[in-house]
Amino acid sequence: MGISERKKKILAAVVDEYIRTAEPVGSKAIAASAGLGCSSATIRNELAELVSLGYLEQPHTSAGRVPTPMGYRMYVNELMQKQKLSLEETEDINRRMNQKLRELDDTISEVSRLASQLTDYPALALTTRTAVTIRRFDIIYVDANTFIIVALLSDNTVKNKLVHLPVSVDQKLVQRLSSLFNAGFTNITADAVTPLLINSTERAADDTMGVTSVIAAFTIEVLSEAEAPSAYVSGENRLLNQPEFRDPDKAHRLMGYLSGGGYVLPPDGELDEADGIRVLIGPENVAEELKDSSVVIATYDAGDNTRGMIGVIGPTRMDYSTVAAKLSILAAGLSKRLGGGVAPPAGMHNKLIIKGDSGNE
Amino acid sequence: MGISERKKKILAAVVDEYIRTAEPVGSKAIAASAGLGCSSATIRNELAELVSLGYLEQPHTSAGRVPTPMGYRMYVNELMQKQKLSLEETEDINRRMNQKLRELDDTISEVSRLASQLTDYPALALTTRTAVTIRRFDIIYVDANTFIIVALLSDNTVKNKLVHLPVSVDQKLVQRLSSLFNAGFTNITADAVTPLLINSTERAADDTMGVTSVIAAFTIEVLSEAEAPSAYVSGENRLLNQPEFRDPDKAHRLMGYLSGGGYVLPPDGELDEADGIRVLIGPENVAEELKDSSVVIATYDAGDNTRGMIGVIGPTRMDYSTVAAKLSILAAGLSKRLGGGVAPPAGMHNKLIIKGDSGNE
DNA sequence: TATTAGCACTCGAAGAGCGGGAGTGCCAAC
DNA sequence: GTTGGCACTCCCGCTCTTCGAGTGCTAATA
Repeated sequence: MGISERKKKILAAVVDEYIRTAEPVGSKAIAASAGLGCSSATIRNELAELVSLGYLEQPHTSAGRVPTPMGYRMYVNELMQKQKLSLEETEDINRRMNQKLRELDDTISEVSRLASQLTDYPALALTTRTAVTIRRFDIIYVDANTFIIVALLSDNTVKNKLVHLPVSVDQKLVQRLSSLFNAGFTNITADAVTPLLINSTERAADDTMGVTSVIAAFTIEVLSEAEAPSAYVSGENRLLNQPEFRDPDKAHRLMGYLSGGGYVLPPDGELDEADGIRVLIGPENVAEELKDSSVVIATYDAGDNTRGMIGVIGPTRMDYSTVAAKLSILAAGLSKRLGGGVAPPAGMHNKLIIKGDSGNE
Repeated sequence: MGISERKKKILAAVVDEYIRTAEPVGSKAIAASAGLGCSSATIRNELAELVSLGYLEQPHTSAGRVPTPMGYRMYVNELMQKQKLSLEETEDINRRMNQKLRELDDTISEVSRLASQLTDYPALALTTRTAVTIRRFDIIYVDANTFIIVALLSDNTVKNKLVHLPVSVDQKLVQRLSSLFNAGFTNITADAVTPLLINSTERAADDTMGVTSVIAAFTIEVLSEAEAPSAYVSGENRLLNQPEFRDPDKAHRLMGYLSGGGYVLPPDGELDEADGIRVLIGPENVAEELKDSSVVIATYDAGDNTRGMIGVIGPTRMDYSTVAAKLSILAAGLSKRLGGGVAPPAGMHNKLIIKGDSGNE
């Protein structure tokens, strides 16, 4: 367990240096950099012990040392000095986030893009929502063949659909259906929309042209879509910045995995840090494709059954502290914006003004 | 101009072979493959002439020949045998496209993804819309602090926005505003929404709480967003499949360009083919980053001021005929679905049922 | 005159061989 | 426990060589 203070310092120095240079680090380099007053020979002894303890490894005899996943783990858990971003940096991130959020409606995908830009690694963002329901239906009669369905969901997103029918529809029918749907289809989840319910509604509305089923289909679509987790990946190409991905095959495999979608998420275990950051190092990842990469994940709370993650993927030799610090700010920003009471949705297609939201707290 | 029939055959054989293998092709290989009954020596003579004519080049003395951009151009214009996809393939593409379009609302980005899947090259899709207007406003009063704006645009997309105010709003005011906006803000473009217009509307509605400006802001946002061209890139990582992008730097540069967005579009010149396919070979591209890649573009017509492109990017040695054939089907499918009268939008967030649309013509 | 076979030549790719040097492990001295 | 010293190891990068595919040319052939 307890390894000597000096070993820790040396380990930290190795990891820091390796993160910086991506090359095995030798005893002399450490003697020079870390401020512990001892000579390379001493450090060599310590390094040898760190190797036998499993924190470091040598690519081959007479090369420098490289951290093992266990070494990174130790580094992340205990040694890493928490990066305290400067005020300017923090402000810059917040400003850029605000700007993104103002300009665009697709919050989550934009924030994932921002994360990728800030860290220079590929980033991904996920949301999971549960138990979304429709709070209210409105049906706008446009002309005899056309109407618009508008649904306000429980998470304060609005969905709509323009329906164009080959037959004429009576405005009265539309009104009847509107009432019926507001009575029968609100506050229920997708699986509660049964054929039975649809049929009885159709009869009650005296609908002979199948308008009911169109609206019901929309309802199901909206509900199941809203509950489906959504994922965005951005900046896959930044992978190629990293020397460990100079091998095109390796890069290709990982990029394929990333753009493929089906992420194997880690079990929702305990967090590494109080601030909600998780670090998954190399083999700690569940997905085979990530076994020699690392993932840093920040979770945010978008209120109301919605929880999301925003994460960054890189080589095991990644700059954990900076990345963690930046993600932390992003996640906090998202929580603040999305979690506070009226929650605009992740990846939804509409906007929400919360007047007076700007700035305070 | 006119080069002998045999030269053409040989040139075609070189291009075909090079497309297949990505390696300089030698005289012997051609003698074996192409069915012209002459020996490698003869072919060598012809090859030498093709080189001096500028259709081929040699990476170095005593290597096989590789097509020049001019060679590809000749190939695309005259020699390439139009790939006639089998019925199954065509049906497969159509089926997959239908499936995508049924499942998802974001037509264009999905089709771009599909194009990338089908061709195994990165794909991009763009739309340009002009002169979109709002045809009709509806404002749904939800509660004293909340209402939903719904706008039906001239291209039959529907946009909405949930507005949440810190102050109570009178339902009457909302109704007045609804009428005023329908009278004053429909059928105009973004730049016609002047402060003057907004102010006079505000006065006419007797609005003291700034609701008018919220709706006006939404109007401007919707209109300018609808007119802005949108672009989607998918499958950047497929670039790495191509041997010419085994050099990570090269791959990185192009991928950076692709995910960067700002595409330098080719002048809207004449098309190579009657079926609306354009091929831009290597240096024919305007963008510096594309100078040694090729782009195949199909245009589709989404009716009503909307025109789009769907394209594929690959090495100059790309499989022009297959790609062109596949894009052609996709573009035709898009035109059919989007162009026919009531046009569901590109990249918009709502859906359109056109009953009875299935299949015919 | 066009085609073909033959042959010497060219040039890159792949492999072998060879320092150089960074880094180690160990030992003896402090 | 620390340090300097030193022999040793092994990768990296270099050159050198070989190998072979493919050429260009020439002379013979239809």
